[in-house]
Amino acid sequence: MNDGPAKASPTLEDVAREAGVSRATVSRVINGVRNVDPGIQDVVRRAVEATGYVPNRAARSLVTRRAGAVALVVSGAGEDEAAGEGPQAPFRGQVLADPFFGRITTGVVGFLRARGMHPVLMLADSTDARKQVVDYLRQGHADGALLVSTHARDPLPELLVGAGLPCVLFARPARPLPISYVDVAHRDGGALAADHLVARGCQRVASVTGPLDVLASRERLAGFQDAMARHGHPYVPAVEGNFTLESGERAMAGLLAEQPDLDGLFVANDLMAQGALHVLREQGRRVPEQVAVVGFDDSSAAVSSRPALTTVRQPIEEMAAEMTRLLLDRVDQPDRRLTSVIFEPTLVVRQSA
Amino acid sequence: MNDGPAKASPTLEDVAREAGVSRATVSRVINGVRNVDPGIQDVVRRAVEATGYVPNRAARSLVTRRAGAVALVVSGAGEDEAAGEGPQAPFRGQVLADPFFGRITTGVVGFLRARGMHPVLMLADSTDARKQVVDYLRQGHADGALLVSTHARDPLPELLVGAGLPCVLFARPARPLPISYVDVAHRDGGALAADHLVARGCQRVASVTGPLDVLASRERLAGFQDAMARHGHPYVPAVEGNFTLESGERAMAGLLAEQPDLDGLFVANDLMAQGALHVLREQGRRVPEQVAVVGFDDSSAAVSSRPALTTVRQPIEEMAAEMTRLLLDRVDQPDRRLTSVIFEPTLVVRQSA
DNA sequence: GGCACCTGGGAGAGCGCTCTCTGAGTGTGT
DNA sequence: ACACACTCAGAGAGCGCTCTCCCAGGTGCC
Repeated sequence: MNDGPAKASPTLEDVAREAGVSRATVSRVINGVRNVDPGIQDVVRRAVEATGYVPNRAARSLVTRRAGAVALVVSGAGEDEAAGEGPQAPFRGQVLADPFFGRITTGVVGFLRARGMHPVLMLADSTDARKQVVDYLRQGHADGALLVSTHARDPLPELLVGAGLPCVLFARPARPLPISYVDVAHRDGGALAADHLVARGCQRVASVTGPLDVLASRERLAGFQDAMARHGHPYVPAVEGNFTLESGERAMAGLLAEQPDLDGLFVANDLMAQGALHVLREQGRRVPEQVAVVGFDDSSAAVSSRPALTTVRQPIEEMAAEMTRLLLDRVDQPDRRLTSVIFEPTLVVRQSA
Repeated sequence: MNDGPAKASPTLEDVAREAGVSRATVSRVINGVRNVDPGIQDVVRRAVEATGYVPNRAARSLVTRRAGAVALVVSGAGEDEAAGEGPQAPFRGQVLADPFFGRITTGVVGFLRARGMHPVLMLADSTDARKQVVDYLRQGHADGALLVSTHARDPLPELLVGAGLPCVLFARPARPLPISYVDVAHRDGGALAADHLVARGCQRVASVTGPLDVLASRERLAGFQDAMARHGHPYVPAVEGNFTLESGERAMAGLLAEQPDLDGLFVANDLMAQGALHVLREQGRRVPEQVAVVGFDDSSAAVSSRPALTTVRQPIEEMAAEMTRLLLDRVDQPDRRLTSVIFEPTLVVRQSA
């Protein structure tokens, strides 16, 4: 009745008055700490309901020194780091439009929402932006960072570690760093492709690689070559691409000129594989009958290509979820030993091989 | 020297002591309010530098009642709203991986970062999740919501309006609602496609539409048909798709069976257009020589298709930036009249038409 | 029966910031 | 010369919450 105007949202105090208990007790019920008499719990819960109370995050954060949020930082190529585009960022400024990134987001959001948390999205593509990220975290708007770097020598991980901010990487850092990360066994992925091509009976295989200054590219190739060697093919021709469609087309053309009797191909990502498919079709090669093609990523390009791509799939959503778990663990227990998790890729068989 | 251990991050108090002024003065300098003696400003700024001070967001939010953050809510298809997938969400649970969404994010982040803000990413794909979104905002973690709905009868806009939370939509709501939005002139986009096909000399054109329960699909078609009528083609055959690659293939096959002498085609999105291209190639039609194809969206599919797609481009990044501007305006001045902004699409000419 | 111990609730001190109010100092008008 | 406005810094009261103390009452043990 006369419980005030209550135009502004109700506070703990209001609920306490309504329930006839102290502020502390309401707080205890809401946060489920210590024993509170079940009867009183009920009364409090009813009062919460009646007042339409929602806890004020700022007030809570102020005293707990926890934001209850994490940052999802995409450390992409930007102004001052032009050359050497990363694996998943073929176009400048398009980082976020990359479905690869979308899958990460899906995994992160999926994990966090179960805990009532949500990621703050940040872009760190310049020295300024990186400083902004560090400051933002220091201001306490987020308790830690999930970091997705699109190029190898990203300085952000070091900055974060230096500032003592909890942080987990997607993909192993180029330089060893005291930092957790999740990654996929790229070598095993390459091996998967090799095994599949050999099992299909391919005899003269080749590979289109990603940029070889990227660790993942080297690993995929190494895994592929090692497995081919085990199958009795010690030498596998390889041409370097840069993960773009055009580079895939170029690489394929080069490979065909050099080795016209090619019958199997492993391409380090789907977009380049799609380019390879275009060139093969132009030159009248039937896929998979004459040339079998295996991609990497299982991106939307794999599904929309004709023939649809057989490809190596990374469990990105699970990796992203695990990355998030690692971060929250770290936030809760800053002193625990750093752990990283490596995931196994799988082969998705479609039409191209 | 003996300025304390300063292990924990420094507070305003620390800076004030260092500068030999009061807390209030430091606050004034940092927030740039009222006149402060330039000399003192300098001293304070130096003290900030010296202490490595960063303002605590929670404390600030507590008193200003502003989070300094906005939510970017993707209200996608989920458990309880299975049927009738939205325009940009061909696959369940993949909403975030859609490049369309990525472009929105890019625009939003681009606009916000200039103001030192960053979006909190939320997914609202179930009744529970929607409640979570509303609660989250009510808790004050974000000052308002940018809402991207992937289907027409999304109840979230009404929930937010009902709760009195500032909110701007991407795309006009299906039902009229007291809410701001940005959108593209879909009709004009359809007209752009028609004009281009006619200018190329196409005589027998057809269209593959999006799901006709989606407003945007109807508008694109209407714009296309109206323009064709103006060019003396009062009747244009149209087949309905659902924005997926497969539906584009199906629609194209149907259209060709019905009208084998087709020489021009407008497809309501690029993914379906890519499907149409596949079918045309299979049936030996040369694009653009025998059949000219115009898509919609200017997505990555448009670039990676062969031939690359001529397509209608929505200025999504700018739209997203404007949406953000509208929201921040609204947060600052809740009583101002609602405004919405409609953008003009443009035609991107590539090989397919 | 006295003491220690445990359980469950209240009081109150802050967390770090903003912002209003107050008051000292400096001009300006008559 | 005095009153008055004006400028700019300081004091201090919270914002809404958590969490540590403290205390009352009940229980178990010797």
